[in-house]
Amino acid sequence: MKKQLSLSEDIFNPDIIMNSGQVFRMTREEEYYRCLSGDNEIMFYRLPESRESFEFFCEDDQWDFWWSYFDLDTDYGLYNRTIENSNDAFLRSALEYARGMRILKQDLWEIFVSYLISQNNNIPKIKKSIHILCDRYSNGVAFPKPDILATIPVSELSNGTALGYRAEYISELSQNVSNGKIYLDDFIGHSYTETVAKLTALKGVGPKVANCIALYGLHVMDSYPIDTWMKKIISEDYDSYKDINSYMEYINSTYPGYQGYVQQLQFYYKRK
DNA sequence: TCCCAGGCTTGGT
DNA sequence: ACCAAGCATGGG
Repeated sequence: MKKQLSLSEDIFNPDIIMNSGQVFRMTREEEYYRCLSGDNEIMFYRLPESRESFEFFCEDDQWDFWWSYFDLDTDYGLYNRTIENSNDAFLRSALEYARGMRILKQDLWEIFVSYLISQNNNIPKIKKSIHILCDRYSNGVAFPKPDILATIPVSELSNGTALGYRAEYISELSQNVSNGKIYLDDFIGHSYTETVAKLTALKGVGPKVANCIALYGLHVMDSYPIDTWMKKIISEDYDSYKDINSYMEYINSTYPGYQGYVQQLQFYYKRK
């Protein structure tokens, strides 16, 4: 099917989103963007005569997924107005640099595995590992299912995938999901605190990865992943806060319900 | 060679 | 509750 949408640059900039580190299977070739997530695939491009009109192409029964994926029910313009009027100079600069950012709601299983891979790793290598997994254990388009990954010996899973010690975590989670000990749906619909608590109970999932799964897979928007870059930001650009707790009090009280969006803007801006 | 990368687990205080 | 070491891998 084909869908045309009008999305202003204030609220949708695919080049920004694609390179923001939240998504590992979004690519661009010439004017065409392509997203893969779970079993789903979509292509889109910006109409040449307009900066705001996009045409999307996907299977009929996948449109609902993609609508949700791009979080099109949420008005990011409202967040942007608040940030523009704030007295946070770093964040205002980040918004100017990252205008059109969104928080994607991606396939939950793919997000679990992708962010298990992400720990103590870098983005090009994460993409590479994911690409190999999709090629080797699926058709290269769909993300490999837990049932499949559960059958792969860890030695094979870690061989040639650059997964390293993370293969153990992926294997264990795949087995638990496959044999029904863990239901992914059980992670849906909880508060931020409960969600992170449930996630960090899993082997290989610490606070950072839990916040990423919560934000990008479950769309818990008050998540705020803190990695090495965010620590750098807090120490260098928010040095008036005496510690990380007082900084988080500021974030949580000033940007309630969209902390994850604020974090994404900061992260992208710092890495420029 | 050492350091870093969207960190976590484990075992010591 | 806090801290350091160890953990695979690849790039700079």
